Amino acid sequence: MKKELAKTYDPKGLEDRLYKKWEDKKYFHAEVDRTKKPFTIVMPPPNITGQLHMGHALDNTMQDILIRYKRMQGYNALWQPGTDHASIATEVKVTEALKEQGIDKKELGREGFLKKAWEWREEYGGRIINQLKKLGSSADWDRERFTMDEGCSNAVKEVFIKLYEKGLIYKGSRIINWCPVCKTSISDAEVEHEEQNGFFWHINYPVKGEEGRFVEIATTRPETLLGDTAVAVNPEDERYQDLIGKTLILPLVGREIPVIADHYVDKEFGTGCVKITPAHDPNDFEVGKRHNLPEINVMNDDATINENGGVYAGMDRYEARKKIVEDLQEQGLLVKIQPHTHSVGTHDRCKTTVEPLVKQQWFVKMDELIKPAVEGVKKGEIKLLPERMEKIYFNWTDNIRDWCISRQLWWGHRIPAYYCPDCGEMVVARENPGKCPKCGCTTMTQDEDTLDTWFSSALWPFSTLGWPDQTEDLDYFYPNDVLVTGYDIIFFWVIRMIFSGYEQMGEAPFHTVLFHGLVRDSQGRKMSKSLGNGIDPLEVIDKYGADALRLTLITGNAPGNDMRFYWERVEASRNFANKVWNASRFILMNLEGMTVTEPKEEELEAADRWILSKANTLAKDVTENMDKFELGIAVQKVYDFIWDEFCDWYIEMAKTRTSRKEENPASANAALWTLKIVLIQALKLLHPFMPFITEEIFCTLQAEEESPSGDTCMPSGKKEETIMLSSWPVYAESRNYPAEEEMIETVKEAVRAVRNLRSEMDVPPSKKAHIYVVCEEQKHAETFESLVSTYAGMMGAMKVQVQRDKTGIAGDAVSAVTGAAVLYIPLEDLVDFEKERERLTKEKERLEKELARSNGMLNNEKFLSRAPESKIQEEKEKLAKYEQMMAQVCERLGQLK
RNA sequence: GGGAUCUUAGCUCAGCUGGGAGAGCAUCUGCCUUACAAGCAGAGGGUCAUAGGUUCGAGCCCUAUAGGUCCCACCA
Repeated sequence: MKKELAKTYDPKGLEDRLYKKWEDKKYFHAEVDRTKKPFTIVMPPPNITGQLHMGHALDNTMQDILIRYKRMQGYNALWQPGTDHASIATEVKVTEALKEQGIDKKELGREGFLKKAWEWREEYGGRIINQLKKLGSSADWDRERFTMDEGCSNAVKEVFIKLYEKGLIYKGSRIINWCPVCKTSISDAEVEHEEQNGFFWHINYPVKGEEGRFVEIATTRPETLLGDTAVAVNPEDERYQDLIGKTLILPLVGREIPVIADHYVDKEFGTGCVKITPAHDPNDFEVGKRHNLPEINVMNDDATINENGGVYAGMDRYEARKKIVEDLQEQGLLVKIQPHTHSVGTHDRCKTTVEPLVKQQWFVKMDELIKPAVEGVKKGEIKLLPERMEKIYFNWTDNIRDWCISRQLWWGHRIPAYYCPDCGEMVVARENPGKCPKCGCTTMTQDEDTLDTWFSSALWPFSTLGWPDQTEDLDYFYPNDVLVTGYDIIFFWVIRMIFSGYEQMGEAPFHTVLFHGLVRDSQGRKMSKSLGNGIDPLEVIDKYGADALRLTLITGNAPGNDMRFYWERVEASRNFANKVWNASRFILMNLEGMTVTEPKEEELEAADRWILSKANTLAKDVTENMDKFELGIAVQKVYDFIWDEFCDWYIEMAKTRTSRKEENPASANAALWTLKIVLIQALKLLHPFMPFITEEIFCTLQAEEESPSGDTCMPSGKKEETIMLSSWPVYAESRNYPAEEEMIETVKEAVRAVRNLRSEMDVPPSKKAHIYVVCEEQKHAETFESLVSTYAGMMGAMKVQVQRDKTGIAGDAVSAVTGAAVLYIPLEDLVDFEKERERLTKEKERLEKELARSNGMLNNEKFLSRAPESKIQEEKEKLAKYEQMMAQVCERLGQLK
C-alpha cells in the first residue's frame, strides 16, 4: 500500500480529513488516569455571539501548541473548551435581531426574551466552535461547557451564597457607573477613559443674605448643578475661611446649600470652590458621605432629567446642559467659559458616556478576597509571563475597589435573592423559599437583576470540572497548569479567576499565565469591524492552510508584544510548509520499494552522524524553549534546522548515495535510514505548531512501510497511527557526534568558499572543475580526503584532489581560503586576473579587520587578566586561524603580481 | 499625574542571563542542478534613537533626553 504525495502542498481537503480522523479516534479526549500526570488548560470561553478573529486564532494556536506538546510528552493533556453566555453582548445582539423582526424586547417580556435568547444560542453558539476546529484545535470537545449550563449555574449560585454568607457580597446604595443606552450598571473595569475636549463653565453661586456676594465654582458638567447639595472649599484655603458654614442659593433651583470644608478640594485647581453633587460624581459621593449631605438624583435611567430637575425635567442631559448654561447667562451668573480637556468615562461596549449614579446594587467586597491573589503572585505560586505583567497586576490589586456585580439585564445568571412583597424581607438562597421566614407571606419574588458575565467566567477553571461537586475530574485536573490569554483581559478575567480560585478551592487556579499581545493590521492598527481592516482567519486558512496561519501567528514576535499581520508573512509560512512537503516527497520517492534497516554504528557516515547530532541537539534546545514558553523561538529553530541544515545540506549530501543504491547498498541504506529518522524527528518537533502537514507526512511514511511483521524503523519500534500521540523527541547522549559535526562544518565552509569563488569569478555552474584542496594540517586533509564524495557534487567538481602542498597546481589557478584549507581551481583562460586580485584584496581587508579586532583584545592586559579563561582561549584560536588565512591570501596576491 | 513598552538592514520584526549584528520580505547577480521557481546558489545593505555612565568588553545594564504606542488614575 503506497501513498503518493502531490507535487505542491495543498492543505485543502486534507485538513478536514485529518481533523475528522482525530475527532473520530477521540485523540483529544482526556479521562482521569492516575498512572499519568495531568496537564490542563482551560480555553478562554469565546462569546456565543463571537466569530473567529485573529485574536482567537492566536490565543487558541498557543494553547493548542502547548497541549499537543505535553500530550506528546506523555502527559494526560486536557484542553477544556466551552463558550461564554456574554450577558450584555448577547442581550444587545438578540435585542437587535428581534427588532429587525419587528419584535420589541419589552413587549416580549422576560420569559419570552430568554426563550428567544436560548434559541439564538442554539443556533449560533456552536459557530465559533466549528471555526476553532478549522484551526486544528485539539480541545476535548466532549467536555464542552457553557457558562449558563446547569453545572456552571450551580457553581455561580454556590459562590454567590457562600460569599454572601461570609459577608463578602452585599447589597447597597452606592455610586456606580451607569450606561444610559444599555440601561444597566457596569463595573469599573468596563469603563474606558477617554480624553475629550470640553469646557470649564465658571458659575457664580450667590451667598445667602449677602447681596452681591458670590462664590465662583468651575464645572465641566453644568447640568449636575440641579443635584448640588453643597459647595466645598479646602479648609486650609485662606481665601475662603469666612465662607465656611455659610449658605448659598443654588442658581436656577433656589435650593439653599451649605459651604463645607473638605481636604478633597485642591486649592490650586479651578477656583478652589467645588460644587458637590453626591448623586452624580464618585468623589462628591464620598464628600457627601463625610458631611451627611443629601443625595439628589436628577436623572432617569436614560440620562434624561427627572422630576427633581424642575423645569428641566424630561430633557436629555446634554440638552439640559445647554439650556442651563443659557439660563445662567441670562441671569448673569455665568462668569466665563474656558476650553478644557478632561477624561470622560465611556462604556467599553457601546462607547456611550457613562453616568455616575447612586443606585441599589450588589457588590463583592474586595479588600479581603484580593489578599491571597496578591500573595500568590508575590510568592511565585502564579507566574505571569512576560514578567512585566506582574506590575500591571499589582497596580490594579493595590487600588482595587469593590466589584459591582449586578446588571439590569435579563440574559445571565439571575441573582439568587428573594424578597417578600409584604415585609420587605430578603432571603439569599438556591431556590425560592416559597414562604417569607419573617411574615409567612407566600409570594416571594426573585431579584430582577442578573450577574456580571465575568462572575461566572471567574469560576471557569473549576466550574468546568464539576465544582461544587467533588468530582474525580476536579481532584485530578485541578489546578490547571497554564492559562493563555490576551493582556487586555487581565482585570476582567485573570485577576478574578485567581482570587476566586484561592477563595473557593484554596489554591491557585493555575501556576502560569501566558499573556499574548494583539494582532494588528499591516499598518499597526487594531483590527476592527468599523475600520474594515480585519483579516478573517478563515479566509487565511482557506487560501494558505491552517498550518501556515498558525506558523505566522507564532513567529516573528516577542512574547506578550503586539504583532502585525500581513499576507507576505503568511506566504512565507506557506512556503515553509511546501518545503517540508517536498523534502518529504523526495525521501518517500527514495524509500519506494526499499526495505530500510537500522544501520550498524560503523555504517553511519560522517554526514549521517552530523545531522543526527544536529537533530539531537535540536530536540534538547526546542524542549528547553517550550518549557520556557518561548514558542516562537522554538519553532524558529525547527524551521532553520529543516530548511538550512536538513534540506540545504544533508539531503544534498545524501543524494549521491541514494542515487547509487546498487553500487553501495550499505551506504544507501544508512543514508535512507538517516533521512527517515531525522525527518520523523523534525516532524515531531514541528507537529505542535503545524499539526496537519506533519500528520499527513507522518502517516504516509508509515503506510509506505510494507513490512508484514509490522516492524518499522520508527523510533518506537512499532507503527503508529498518528503523530499526535507519538513520543516527543528526547536528547540522547549516544546520538551526540561532536567530531563529525566539526568535520562537516569544515566541509561546508569549503563548499561555500568554492561557490562564492565561482560566483564572483563568473564561473557558470555548468562548468565542472578540477578542484585542489590543500591542507597544511593532516587532520583536515583526512577530513577532506574521506568526504570527497560528500561534497564534490556541491562544489561542482568533476574531480577533487586533496594534498598537503601546492605541487602540481598551476600558478594561475584561482583560490579560496578557509580556516582549514585553500581551494584551487585551475581555469586557465577563464580567469580574469584583475578580478581575482580584487577579490583577494577584499578578502585581505576583511581579514585585516578581524585581526585588528582580535589583536586588540589579546593585547589588552585587562582583558587577559579579567575575562574568563575560556573566552581568552577562544579568541586565541580565532587569531591563529585568521593569521593563517591571511598568510595564504597574501601569498596568493604575491603570485598574481 | 503614575506606570509599562518601543526606537536594530528599504519594510516588518527577532536578538535568552553583556563576549565577533540576525531572519522573513524587498533589492542585485547567476541558475529550470530530475524534492521544491512557493525553488537553488551567491551578493549588497545597519555610528543597534541621542548624550553620558558602569565594565577588560554594551544592541543588551544604569541615568538623562527626544519621539511613538499602550495601560492605569476621582482633580471638579
